[in-house]
Amino acid sequence: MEAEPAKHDVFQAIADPTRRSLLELLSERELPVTAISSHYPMTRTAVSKHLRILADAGLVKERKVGRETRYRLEPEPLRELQRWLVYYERFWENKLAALKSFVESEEDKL
Amino acid sequence: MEAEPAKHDVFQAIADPTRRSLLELLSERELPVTAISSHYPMTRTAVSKHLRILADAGLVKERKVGRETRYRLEPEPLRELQRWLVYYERFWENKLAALKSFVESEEDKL
DNA sequence: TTGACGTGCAACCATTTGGTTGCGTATATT
DNA sequence: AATATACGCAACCAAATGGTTGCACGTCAA
Repeated sequence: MEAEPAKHDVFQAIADPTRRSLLELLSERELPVTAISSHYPMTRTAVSKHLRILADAGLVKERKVGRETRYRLEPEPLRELQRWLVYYERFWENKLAALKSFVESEEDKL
Repeated sequence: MEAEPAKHDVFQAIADPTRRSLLELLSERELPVTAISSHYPMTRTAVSKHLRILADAGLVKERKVGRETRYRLEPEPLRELQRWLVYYERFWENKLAALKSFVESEEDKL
């Protein structure tokens, strides 16, 4: 139960360059919407929509503090992307890549 | 010189579930368009368009054989995705992840 | 050489996407 | 209490996306 609706998936969320940039920005520090949008050549509303899409995909979390809404990175869903990629690593495989796959399978056990 | 136009980037190319499925299918064997499209509930033309987008992103290569056009996976551009992901691995970092990053940096030297 | 097969292309269509403006409302500040 | 700040929401818009049908054209088979 408690299944995430996940209206937007990770693949679609990171397809847009602005949203990838937002993830990078928010990985450094938690920020409120206006501060975030000051970095972009578009309106606050547009940035806010991108943030909502990222939130739908679980890639950012919002927190209300007084009149501001602060966003921070939530990297966990990117693991799905990583798992997806592992399948294709075999196609440029070599000994180091094999070690990497081993590391990943070990990570899953933690 | 000879810079790839790259009208579609990898992030956008893999955003669509049908295209991710196509990559998986073509990773097993090279296939002509009609054979490919028989796996999908859409027209050959629609599949063909998806293949073109994948080709623009460099993720598949086409080869004309008689009257058919055969497609095969070209995994190399996925490395860009992998490099992008490495940055975020620090956020679920542990010793094994650190080893993995090391492995990746060694891979780049090959 | 006649026809069937495999494909690409152009035209078209509905929906989604990425953006805008304007307004309402809750929270701070003076 | 009045004003300024931070934000969300609804309405709207142009362009991109994902799909369709119909047709033209090169290639293979009878």
